[in-house]
Amino acid sequence: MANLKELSEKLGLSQTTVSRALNGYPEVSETTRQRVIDAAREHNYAPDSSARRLATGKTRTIGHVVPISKHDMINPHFTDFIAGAGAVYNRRGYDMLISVVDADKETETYRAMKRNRRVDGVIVHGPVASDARPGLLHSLGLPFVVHGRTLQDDDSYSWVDVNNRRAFAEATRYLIGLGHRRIALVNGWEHMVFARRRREGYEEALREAGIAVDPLLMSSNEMIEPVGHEAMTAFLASDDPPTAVLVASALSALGVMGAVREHGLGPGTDISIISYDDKLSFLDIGPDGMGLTVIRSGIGEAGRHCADMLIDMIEGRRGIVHMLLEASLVPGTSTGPPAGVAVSGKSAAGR
Amino acid sequence: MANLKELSEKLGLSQTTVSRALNGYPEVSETTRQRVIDAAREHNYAPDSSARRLATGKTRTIGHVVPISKHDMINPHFTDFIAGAGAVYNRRGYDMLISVVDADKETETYRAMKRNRRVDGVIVHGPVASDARPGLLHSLGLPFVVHGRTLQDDDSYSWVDVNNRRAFAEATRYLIGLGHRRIALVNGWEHMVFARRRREGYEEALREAGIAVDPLLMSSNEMIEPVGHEAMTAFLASDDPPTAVLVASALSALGVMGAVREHGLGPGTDISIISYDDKLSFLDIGPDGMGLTVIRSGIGEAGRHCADMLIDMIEGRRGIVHMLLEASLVPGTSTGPPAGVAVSGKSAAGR
DNA sequence: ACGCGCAGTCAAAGCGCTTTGGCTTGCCCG
DNA sequence: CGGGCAAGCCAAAGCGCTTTGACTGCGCGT
Repeated sequence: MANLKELSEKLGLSQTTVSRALNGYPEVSETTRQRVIDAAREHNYAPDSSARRLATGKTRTIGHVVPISKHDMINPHFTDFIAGAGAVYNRRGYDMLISVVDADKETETYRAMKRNRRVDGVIVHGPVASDARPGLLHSLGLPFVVHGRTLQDDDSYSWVDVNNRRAFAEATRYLIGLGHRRIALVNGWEHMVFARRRREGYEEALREAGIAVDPLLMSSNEMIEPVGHEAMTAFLASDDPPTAVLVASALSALGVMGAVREHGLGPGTDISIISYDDKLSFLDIGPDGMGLTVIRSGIGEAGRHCADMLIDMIEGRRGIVHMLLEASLVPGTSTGPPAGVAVSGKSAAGR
Repeated sequence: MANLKELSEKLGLSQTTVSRALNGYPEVSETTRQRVIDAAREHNYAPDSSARRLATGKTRTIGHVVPISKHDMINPHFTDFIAGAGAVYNRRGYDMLISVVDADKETETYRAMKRNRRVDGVIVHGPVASDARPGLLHSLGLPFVVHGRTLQDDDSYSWVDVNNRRAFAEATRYLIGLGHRRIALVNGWEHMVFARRRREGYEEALREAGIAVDPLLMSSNEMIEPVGHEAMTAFLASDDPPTAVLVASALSALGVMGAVREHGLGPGTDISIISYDDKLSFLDIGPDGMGLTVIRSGIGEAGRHCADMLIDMIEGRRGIVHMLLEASLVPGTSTGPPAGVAVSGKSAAGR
């Protein structure tokens, strides 16, 4: 609980030497270094972070700007991401600064972070179709990594993303392989890039199979439970209801399941459901949980990659990097051939 | 994008005067102040946060230590809390530092935060029965506010808590008033203080009504979906199954609902369900959602109070304060008289 | 006319660290 | 024996801010 000066006086050394000893510089003899380290521990000394920052110009802090939507809501995937990124920050000696702001104050927040020199870099969450943030951050000279991608210019910055297009194409093919032709999509907001790519994948697979894309079988909305419920209820009430549905999030899937059950239908028998599942740690839908067939991708893993990439970039070890994670289809009991279709030996798609 | 020195030279003033003008000190004439403020804006000047911290000794940063459980999970209530607290930090000019650590490294993290002088104070989450953190923080001299309470000595520090005991007592009384006598409890882990208090409230109400507390009707576990499902399945399989169940979290309630439906039972008719609902913003169970009868309390609100109290404390405007929030019972369609009981005009409890 | 107080300003001393540029040793080798 | 060199250490100069203590005028009361 002292400062460098006192510690160095106590040791009969200069501040220079003590500082160097503690920071692992080679100009100090190993005997001295050990003596210093011991003394530091004994006196419970640790450098004042502000002083160190001022002297080095590095904050060793990563900023996360979290926009808050209407209803004070933060995207629940965020916790998982944070858990992953946080672990990396810890390991590599960085701090995590989180700024919760109204969506319209986001750019001003980045500007302020730069002006006050509060962070060494930032992680950008939830890119939208034409996102101004990469441009802004570039012009500010603030290193950043995007979780997800924008639609254009995604090679001008580093990102970590899931191959949403392929994931949804494969899920759709899987359903088609089971014999489904009326396949609905309960998507997230399509100004979010990932949602748009998911729809593209879905449509791609339909077209391949020569199935017309029916706008009446697609909904795009917030990915929360009540919204999933509402969308599915509407689909089921239509003239020509779907026999299968692809859902963009575990939360929406809860609502969808509810609606299906309320209609007296059985998931996997009367109607097939596949949900994208960001592996929300607290829900744990999946083989062990509600038996849903899911497309999985670890969001905590994405957080870890983002954090590592950003730090590497800040420390000058790495330039622009792209990382495309593949999601995997995990069959559960919520999928099967459409009702009324005989299960011939060879009709079902690969397990 | 300059520093104080350059700005003051450009203005033909001393650094002292410029600094004072910007920080609202009265020793500067209003004309000068305005001139300084304009120039600062024009040159996009803002003080370097590290330098300011070093000079003042205040970090204007609040720390949150978030323990990560097995399976890398962060309690999902945390997002809502953060949203509330974050709004306050913003408004009052504070930063939020989040440290995600293994549960067993928590105390070391607090020590480090103090040693490095990284934060002005911390928020303590999820107190357990005999929690070492208040004592530790006191001895470190680090201001803090606890979200929740420990069992003893809860008057030696500031806290914000929900009256869990009363909330569960009232919910239990409500069910008893409807005619139920076999009431189960799907609780959280009872080393968490709030869970313990909930059970106390539940037992209290049962005793009042002369109903024996049956250990077979109580489960204590993690508050996640699959666990709720499991607990409820077990209850329903027992010899003398409950006619009503009290659930400690919205997430568990999802699992409970699932189990109930799988048994072909109807919530509100065959079995009554009341869930504690921390108003998880992304689930929105409740009158508009799944129709559950819930006990509600805003967790974002608790976050706001914690943040305000802690900052007041740091700035020396306030000492130890306790705040007990009351939860409210919001009737939905998941509760009703037990099956087989005639609904006489006057039997049901207050709406 | 004199001194006093006050408004307004400034120079300089920190805050606690890192880092540059020397300054001693002691040792090796021709 | 002496020059060269590396190893080991140090003094001092920042980093960009806040804050103390002192210094000017100037108006005012007596």
